[in-house]
Amino acid sequence: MTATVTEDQVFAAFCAAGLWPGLGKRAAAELPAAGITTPDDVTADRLLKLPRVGRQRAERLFSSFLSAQPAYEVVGLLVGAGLEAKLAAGVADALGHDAARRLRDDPWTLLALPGVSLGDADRLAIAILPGADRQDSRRGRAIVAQTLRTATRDGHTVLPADLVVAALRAEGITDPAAAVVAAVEGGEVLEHAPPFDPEAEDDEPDPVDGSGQGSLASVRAEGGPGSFQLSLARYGMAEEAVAENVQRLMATAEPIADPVSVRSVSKGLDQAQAAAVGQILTAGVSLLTGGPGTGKSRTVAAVVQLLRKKGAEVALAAPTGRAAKRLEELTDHPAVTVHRLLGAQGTTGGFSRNEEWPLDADVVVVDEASMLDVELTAALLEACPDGTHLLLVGDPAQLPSIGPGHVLGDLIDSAAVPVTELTTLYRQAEGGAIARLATAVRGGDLPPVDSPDREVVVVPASGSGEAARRVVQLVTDSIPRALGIQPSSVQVVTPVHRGPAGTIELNKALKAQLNPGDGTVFGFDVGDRVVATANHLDLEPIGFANGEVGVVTGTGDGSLTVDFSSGPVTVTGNALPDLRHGWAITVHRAQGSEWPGVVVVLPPEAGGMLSRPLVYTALTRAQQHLSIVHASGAALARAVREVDVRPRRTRLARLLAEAVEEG
DNA sequence: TTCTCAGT
Repeated sequence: MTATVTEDQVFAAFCAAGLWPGLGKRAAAELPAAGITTPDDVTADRLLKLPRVGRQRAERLFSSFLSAQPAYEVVGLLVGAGLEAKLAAGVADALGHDAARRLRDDPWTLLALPGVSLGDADRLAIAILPGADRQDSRRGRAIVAQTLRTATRDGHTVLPADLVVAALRAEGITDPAAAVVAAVEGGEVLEHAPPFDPEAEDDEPDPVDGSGQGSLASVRAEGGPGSFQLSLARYGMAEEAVAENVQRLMATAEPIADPVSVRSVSKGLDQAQAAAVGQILTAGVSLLTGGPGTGKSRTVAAVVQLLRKKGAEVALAAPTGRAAKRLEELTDHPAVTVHRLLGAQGTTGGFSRNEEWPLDADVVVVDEASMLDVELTAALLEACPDGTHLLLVGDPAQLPSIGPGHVLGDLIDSAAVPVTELTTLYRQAEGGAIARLATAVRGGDLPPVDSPDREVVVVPASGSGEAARRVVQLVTDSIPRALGIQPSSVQVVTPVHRGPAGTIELNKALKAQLNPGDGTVFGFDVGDRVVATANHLDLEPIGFANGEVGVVTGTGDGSLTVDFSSGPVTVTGNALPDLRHGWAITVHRAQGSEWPGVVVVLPPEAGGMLSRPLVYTALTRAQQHLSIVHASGAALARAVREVDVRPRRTRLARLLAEAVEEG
């Protein structure tokens, strides 16, 4: 390892890493020629010597250099430790102005950044703190937080303390209990007492007296079933906020409409749907669940209609732009993303609507609520003033939220709020093979497919290469020929992007057959199917939402015309990079959309991520025909059979149930 | 291994 690093090296690394705002790569390379190789050389006069730099730009570059000082200091530390200067941008973002000081105080805070390994943090520590020790309590504390952060990626909001202890031991920490206590005292991590178990021999729970001694003892004892749980403070607090605020809304709600007016809008609804309407208008928080085609949206439309008639203020929202757009179309009432509703502030993560400036709706309806993570739900609930009625609509059998938490499932499990489950299928023929298979999978069964009319076809494949060839064959030949469903009405859905049966390769193969061309305009040709990968709801005349699938119908000067199902959109400028080829899309992105024909690919490399919700979500995208290209072997049946192959560890259901008992 | 959302 290099013991000393010169100022020139730090400066060069800083410039090359793109940390100087406004300084391009080209200009960065020209700095030495202008006599600028250290920070002291940076003056407006010298910057003026750069090609294509005038007085005004020179002054601006000078002041932006000064404002980048925090990042510069961090680069010095990183480069000195042999780490990549590029990390500095993230460090400055995460740790703020005094990032360098904070790293000097505790080099292991580096571990909080994405893509940083414990080895990287250790290297920084050795460079900064001569004689740094693996047993340093700051190191242990960072590993505790890191362990919890990693679990977060699988959706967990808490971990049993003994799992964290095991992770600490695996990193060579000799006193894991001390590390846990240090993490808790640092405020980044919370400890939660084990659930009270009336059958336990010892009715006295461990004393938690703020000294940390109770938990320390339990950690030393290494858990067992009654072990303490640990959470990152942000998620632990978010779950508590959800539980408290659900209880608050339940306690403060007053009925909005009388039974007579409920009946007046319930004409086209079945009994369960009408009951749901009544419940929404009575309870502070209520849930409406059910699979695709059971009439959730119809019910919401009826509620909106009734509330509008009564002059009540209704706010409609959904976790994704596309779901919001669809909700708006179905109800004929404005709908926005939950983030928009709450006035999200950007990367800082704050919301302008909160307790101080709450929403002013009488009723808030959130569709696709299975996609709500704990933090967003907490923010939503906190922004609902006393007396607001909140309705969450969703299907707990579909994919869970990307962010941590299991909000919809926990709300259902807790029995803390009324739930109406719609079960009668209206969209598909009830006896149809797709509906039968979907219902079976929802219940954890994978029966052999019996579909002589070929509504469902299973195509076995021995590997992902063969699977990919089968997909192309199905879309371009078999499905149109045997079933009369044109390729334009067929959507390919796969769990992954990468690999021979991922979206990238499948799209290449499908384009070659369906719309060959060089992609001369921004990588696309007229006739290409595209999918949006971000929201651009402000484009003319209507904009598009992430996940929408459309077809390129024309190209202009710096623009593409794309026909989405909601209408043609002229796509220009910064919206162009947010389009990709869309013949094949991921299951995640397909959530919330349906097509006449769907080809689901299950390649072997997706075996680890297969789960009942993923399979269920994939196959319920099909309206008339479903082909399943099956190359994942026994993993499929296992994924469907087990309640959840990868259950999320959360605390919300218990918190809600406790809140109800106490209230 | 999936990748929602937001502003400048």
